[in-house]
Amino acid sequence: MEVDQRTMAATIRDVARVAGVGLGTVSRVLNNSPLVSAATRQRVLSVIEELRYSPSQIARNFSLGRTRTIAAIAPFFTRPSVVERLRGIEATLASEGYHLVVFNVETVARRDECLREVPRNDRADGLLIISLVPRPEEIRAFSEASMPVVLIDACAGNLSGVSIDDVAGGELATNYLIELGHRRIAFVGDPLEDPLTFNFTSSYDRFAGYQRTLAAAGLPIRSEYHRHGLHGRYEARVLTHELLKLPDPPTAIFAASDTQAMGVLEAARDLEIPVPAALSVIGFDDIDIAEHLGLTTVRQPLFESGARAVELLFMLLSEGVSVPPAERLAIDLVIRTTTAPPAA
Amino acid sequence: MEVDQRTMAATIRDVARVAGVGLGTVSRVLNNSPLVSAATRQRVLSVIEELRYSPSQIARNFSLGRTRTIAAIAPFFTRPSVVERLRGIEATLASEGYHLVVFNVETVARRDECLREVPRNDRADGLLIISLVPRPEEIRAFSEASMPVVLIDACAGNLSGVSIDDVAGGELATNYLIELGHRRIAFVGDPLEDPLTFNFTSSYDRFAGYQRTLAAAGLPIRSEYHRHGLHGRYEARVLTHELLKLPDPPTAIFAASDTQAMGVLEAARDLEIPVPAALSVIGFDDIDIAEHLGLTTVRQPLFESGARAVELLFMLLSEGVSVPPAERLAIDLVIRTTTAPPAA
DNA sequence: TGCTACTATGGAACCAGTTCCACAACTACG
DNA sequence: CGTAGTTGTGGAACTGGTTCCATAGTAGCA
Repeated sequence: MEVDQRTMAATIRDVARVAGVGLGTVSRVLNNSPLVSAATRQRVLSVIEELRYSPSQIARNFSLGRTRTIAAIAPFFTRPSVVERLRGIEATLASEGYHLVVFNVETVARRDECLREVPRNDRADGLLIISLVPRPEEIRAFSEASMPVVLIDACAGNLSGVSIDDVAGGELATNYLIELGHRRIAFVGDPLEDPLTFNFTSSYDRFAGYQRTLAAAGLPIRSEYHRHGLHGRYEARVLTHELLKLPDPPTAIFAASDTQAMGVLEAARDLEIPVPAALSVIGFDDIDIAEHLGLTTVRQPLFESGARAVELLFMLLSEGVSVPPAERLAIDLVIRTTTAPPAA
Repeated sequence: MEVDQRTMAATIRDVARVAGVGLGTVSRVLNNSPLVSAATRQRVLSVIEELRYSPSQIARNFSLGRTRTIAAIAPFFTRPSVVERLRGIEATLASEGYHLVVFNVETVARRDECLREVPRNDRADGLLIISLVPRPEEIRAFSEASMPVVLIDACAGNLSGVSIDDVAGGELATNYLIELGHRRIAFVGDPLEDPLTFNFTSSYDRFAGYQRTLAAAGLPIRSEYHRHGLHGRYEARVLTHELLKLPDPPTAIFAASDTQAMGVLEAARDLEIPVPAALSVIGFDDIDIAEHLGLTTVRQPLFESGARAVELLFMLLSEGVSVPPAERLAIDLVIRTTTAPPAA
């Protein structure tokens, strides 16, 4: 039986036969085992070259029960903040020779499908979940499938995770506006309800920090200043129109994300309200274009969150290492040109 | 030998034994073969339920020699245009139950590594390459590894691909500026040299369209109006500073991408040159924020390019279908507020 | 009744690696 | 010189699916 080089790829058995050695020896050469003599190794390597042999990764995965692949579930992976996190993930995985499989989630049905199916498939060694809070039964399924999971921008149960203190972020932003002298401060963020759907929590927490800070400063909590809508420039723009047309409009607006802050800026432009002279705007995330826009914002380390999550996941994968707890990354205020003291 | 349900996942053999049927029958049930009686199917399904059996995808991949996974190689996948293409890819793959493995390329070394290694791994059934032009020897390696490949935003050899006519895009933009009455039109784009590194070509082609249009209109080609630098806001900003400080500065600038157009806008802002009153700016791509910025630009279908490329790849995968040729998608001009007739 | 055709089923062989046990050859040492 | 230890090697068994061939059972029909 000959090897038909044109139609069939060579296997490890072909290499063994041609080189006149055993299967195990070829495997040892491939895996850099020291238990091969220099002469044998050389012979095997030259046959590998000759046959243009390349080991089947898929057979290897099967045999080892590992895939050297990590799955990432991300909602709306076009959002700049998510992209930057993914970039951190990819960079860190690539440096370890791991592959990244991405699942983009844009509907609740797909959220549920991904969280159900991905851990069950044994096509990834570990799972990263961005900005989604798994439900208790989903967390149970992770451990039943013994799938290591690290959350990014979320906390749930005692899962490992990388996040920031969103409440503190809300406080930081609101405090800065108060320090500038603002008293009428509004908030534009994601919907408060439906913790049962996407389960975003960061906007909710930033809102909590905002309210807490107002209360601590003795400022009134005015519900007409609180606007919640789907995450997006357009929605934030509409909500801001409502705010700016109030009888007693706010002098400053805290948007729960830079994307929403852009909508706020658009509304101000629509109504010819100068920023920051007549309206201060502060965002959250410090995405790339925030700088172009001169947007004052709360910076959070996006790339680093992805990179660190991968490190935590690797710790989970290398058994023996104690389970890393949820971590919090630092945030800070980036002051640019959309904030100023209120007009006298 | 019993099944230890706590430590070992059930296999198809466990299911067969407990249900008192043969291996093949379980496999047929799993694959919805009609060759199973209703009673048997029911019994097998209830045992699957009972044992919480879930087929090993990795063993399945191995057995079938297919992975239902597509690899995508993308340079700088944080660029909004690339993200949008990836979104089109992911959406189309997900609708067919395929997975997406992403390789982000930010250096020439990694470009070469990815184009060499990814097709050789049999961990993906097909390969999508975004905005990179494979070299002849790389194309040869694809066919030797019999890895189906579809290019996006690139052309090479007789590989299938989805792209636009960048020369025509450059003409479209430049013509519009000329129609507005501009005579001094500058260009800011990517470096012209190093076709041997990343092999980006779109900026080059848009530049060619720009030059051709100027010539056709009888306008002088002034090399001091041509600036090339690394793709990025900051670099474009620096180049634009140079342009605007020329003794005879341009009244309009064509940027090879929206990202670079943002740098142009920043430079105008730095120098307090009003846009579009004293300077018209036109970009390329129509990325999401172009609308926020009011940027006039040449729109290309980014999401659709990814979606269509996946369709072509599926055609390549289903043998028997004739090889789809390279396709061109339509482009059009989106007029917003950064362009106007030149000041009298 | 016997023959054919079709359905339902069981299970060996196969995919291409890794692992591990057995064993040969050689060295070290009392 | 025998024994123990070390090094290098071969190959069976194993991973968990799919595929396909053999065969039993049964219905259809002359």
